[in-house]
Amino acid sequence: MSPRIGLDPQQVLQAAIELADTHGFESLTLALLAQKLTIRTPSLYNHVAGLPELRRLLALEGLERLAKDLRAAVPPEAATPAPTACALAFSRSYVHFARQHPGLYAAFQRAPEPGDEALAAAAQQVLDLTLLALAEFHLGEESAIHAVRGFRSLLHGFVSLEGQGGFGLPLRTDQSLTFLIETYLRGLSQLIS
Amino acid sequence: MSPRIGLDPQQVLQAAIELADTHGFESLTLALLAQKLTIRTPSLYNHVAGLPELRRLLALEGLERLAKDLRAAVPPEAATPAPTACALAFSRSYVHFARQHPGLYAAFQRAPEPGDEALAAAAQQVLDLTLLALAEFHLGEESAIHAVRGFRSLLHGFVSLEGQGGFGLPLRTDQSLTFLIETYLRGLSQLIS
DNA sequence: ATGATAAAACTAACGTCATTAGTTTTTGAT
DNA sequence: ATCAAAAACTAATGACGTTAGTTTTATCAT
Repeated sequence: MSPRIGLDPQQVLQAAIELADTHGFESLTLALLAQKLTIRTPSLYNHVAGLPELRRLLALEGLERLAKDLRAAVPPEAATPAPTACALAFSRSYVHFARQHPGLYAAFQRAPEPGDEALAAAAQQVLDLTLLALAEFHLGEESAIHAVRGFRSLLHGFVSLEGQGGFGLPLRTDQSLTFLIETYLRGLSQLIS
Repeated sequence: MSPRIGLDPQQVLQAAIELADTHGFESLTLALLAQKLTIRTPSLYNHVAGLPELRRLLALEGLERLAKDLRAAVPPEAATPAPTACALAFSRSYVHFARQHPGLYAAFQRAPEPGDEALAAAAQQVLDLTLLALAEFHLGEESAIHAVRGFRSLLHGFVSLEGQGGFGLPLRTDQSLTFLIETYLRGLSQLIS
């Protein structure tokens, strides 16, 4: 029933993650992955359905791991001193993940195939956590949607620009991040909803 | 001195832009471009040094066109009623460009080769205009850097998420954009520098 | 122990792409 | 008319993803 258990899915995924994080997501190729696993490229098809599927698995894993990190950063019921504390912890965790796993982060920055429920659910998880991170602002339903969209935009934009070296010298980017978040949250606080 | 003037550089670039904008930047291939120009792929090398160079030309053209649009949106010396008016006009122009030219926009979202002065200059142009858009807030030198980084982050993030369908239903994304910009600018106004 | 089974490796082959080398065609200036 | 050079072409190579078909080998039932 189980002859020749050579590679388990975790090994394959882990190797792919390492390659994506070091060489960049777009440089992850089946040939490279096979080489790292010391097998021939076609043998990979015993473990993964192809390059698109491998990328999808990376996206899924990335979203799961990010969600896990964010959950740890945003305790479900903790009473935080200021409404901004939760959002700030969330932001730091988000950015930290993207810096630590640039390949994994890049993996889920693409439109999922329509009908991919697992991927959609994983993305929804992150979305829910983002909503939670802004809960203490007690926004209305409509405002909350806009606020979350904005919050995601600014976090992703920061991470994206920083990752491509778009800020020139990497000097004080952490201060820039704090400035950005605090400015946005200050604006949120002033909102007369 | 000038035998066989078949294709001029503008035609090649224009065709590449159309392909990138319709099929996506990453789907732009030399084979596809050659097909559109009804020549064979190797003949393209008479006009462009290769795929990386073609992409670089797209990035350059994209930055130039964006800068032109932004310049039109942000009149150099106009006295605007509120400090936010200028930044808002800038934002709308920026987002409009990205929506109209997704391929061209994607072209300059990558780290330029070190030492590419022309590309760096084009990027600097856009950066200067962004700085100008926030000038009316009269920020200090340090704050201005952070403010511009934040502004770019949020604009790019919004455009990026919207482009990949990251907002779910494309409902009221314009309202979300306005909300985002106004929230950030409100936060900027409250800054005690 | 042994042999059947099925997973997982392999080789061979194909199509697509970028790229290079070398050849032919065309056109404008002489 | 001719000549030079630009711009097209064909042919070929190497990387990649993918499929088909074959061989190996670990495990399970006997």
